[in-house]
Amino acid sequence: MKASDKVKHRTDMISSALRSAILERVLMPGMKLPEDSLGERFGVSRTLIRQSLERLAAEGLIELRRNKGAMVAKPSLEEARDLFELRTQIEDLVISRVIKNMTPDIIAELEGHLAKEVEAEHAAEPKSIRLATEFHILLAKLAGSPVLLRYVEEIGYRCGLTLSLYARPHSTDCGIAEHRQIIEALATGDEDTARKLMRHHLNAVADRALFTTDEGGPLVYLDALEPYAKKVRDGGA
Amino acid sequence: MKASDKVKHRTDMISSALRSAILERVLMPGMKLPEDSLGERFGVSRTLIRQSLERLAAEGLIELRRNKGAMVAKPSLEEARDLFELRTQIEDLVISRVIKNMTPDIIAELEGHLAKEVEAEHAAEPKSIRLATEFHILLAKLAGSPVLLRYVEEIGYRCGLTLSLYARPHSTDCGIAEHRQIIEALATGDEDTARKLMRHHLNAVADRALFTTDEGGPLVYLDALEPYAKKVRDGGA
DNA sequence: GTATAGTTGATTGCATACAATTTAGCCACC
DNA sequence: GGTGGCTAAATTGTATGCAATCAACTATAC
Repeated sequence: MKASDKVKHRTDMISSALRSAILERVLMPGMKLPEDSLGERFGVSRTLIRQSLERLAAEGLIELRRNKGAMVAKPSLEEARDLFELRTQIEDLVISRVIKNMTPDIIAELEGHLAKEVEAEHAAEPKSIRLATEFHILLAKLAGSPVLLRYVEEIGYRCGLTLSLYARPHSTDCGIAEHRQIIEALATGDEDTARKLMRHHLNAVADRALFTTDEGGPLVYLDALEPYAKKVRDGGA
Repeated sequence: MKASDKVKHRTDMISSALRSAILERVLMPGMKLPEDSLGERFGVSRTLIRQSLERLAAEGLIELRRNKGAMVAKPSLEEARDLFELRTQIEDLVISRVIKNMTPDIIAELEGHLAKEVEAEHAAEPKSIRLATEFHILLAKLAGSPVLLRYVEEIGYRCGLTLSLYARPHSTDCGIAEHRQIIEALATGDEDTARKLMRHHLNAVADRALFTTDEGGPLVYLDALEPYAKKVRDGGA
């Protein structure tokens, strides 16, 4: 059967768990990620941990230094700016394509997501951050290009990481209104406005961030990983 | 010392060798890549081959099917179009940034590369293909953003792969004139023209391709890899 | 003659063992 | 007191071995 091709490997699960932990600020930039400890924590051998780390390194979420192990990436301010600039350029294309594919279902789906964002507006921070990122990923999905989705996801995650480095807490809330505006422009088929709004939104997100750098030490504190590891050990996604 | 961080692993060398082989059409789309044979050929164990294959899979140059091994990716026509569309969008940003950084040295470097392209115009095909791709990569380097470079490289390579699937031989030559025009526009600082030319150039490349699909069988013929493997075994880059 | 089940061979998935390298602690020496 | 090397512990780099899975083939039944 062909569905078996879609069975997730344990490596996928571990990568996802680590990625989530990074994006939800459980693993902060600079933290060391020793293969042994992670393997123990996830209940697998170093082989699979290594694969996961290499994958995340390819995505730019962690840094891999020869013979010195992995740590959560600490992108520079300049890199952060470059990421947002590139993201803006790419999401421009997302907007164009979503407008081309437009159907009522698409607006419904976007509004459904927005509702979730509103609901979580005053909830725990990690959740609202995740939802805000997922709005952009949903848009990319609706653009109907797997290639585009792949890069929007990756760059979106990297931007999320930079925010955990440079943004101060609670700088994400105001994004919801901007998301709503974008949906409205898309609904009326006004491509030009939608693009301008998206550019403005991304610039605003970047501007709200990019302040002080905390310079937290590179300590290893993997205990917070436990809930993520448990899911993998139990075979969940 | 810090330079030791830049020492290339054997995995890097193997990945590069395989990547070159794919881009130079030595490994054609659909070819199977068994870990054992590759390991033997490169003189390393399956461990390193596996790492390399996973890396190339992350770059979209090969496909990895669960329990069924790796094969050189065979992107669909639609995926090919999406790749070129995305590439066009991203290289737009490259042009902007190169113009912002403009110095006489930059023009000189570009013209130096163009000279190489002219020289190789009637040389063996793999070389001219490689040089054409490297022109875009050089531009991305001159844009001064490592992030941008990383994605231009990756997507450029993927586009190169699609060309080996869909383009007929000798469809690359005419690109040199277009490269020259782009350089001229950059030299005069005319951003708008440069962008238009780049868009036109990429569309032309995509259009020249995207014809018949040969449907070559998924045979394994790794003998052609020998020259690439030798370099790795001898420790070269 | 076709179809299904069983079996064998090849290939990948994962863990473990060992080698190479880095890091940290310690003592000698300036 | 601080600096330089030396040894030991920790950590990564790589190879190998075994288990699991898949593909091809044969044999047997209908």
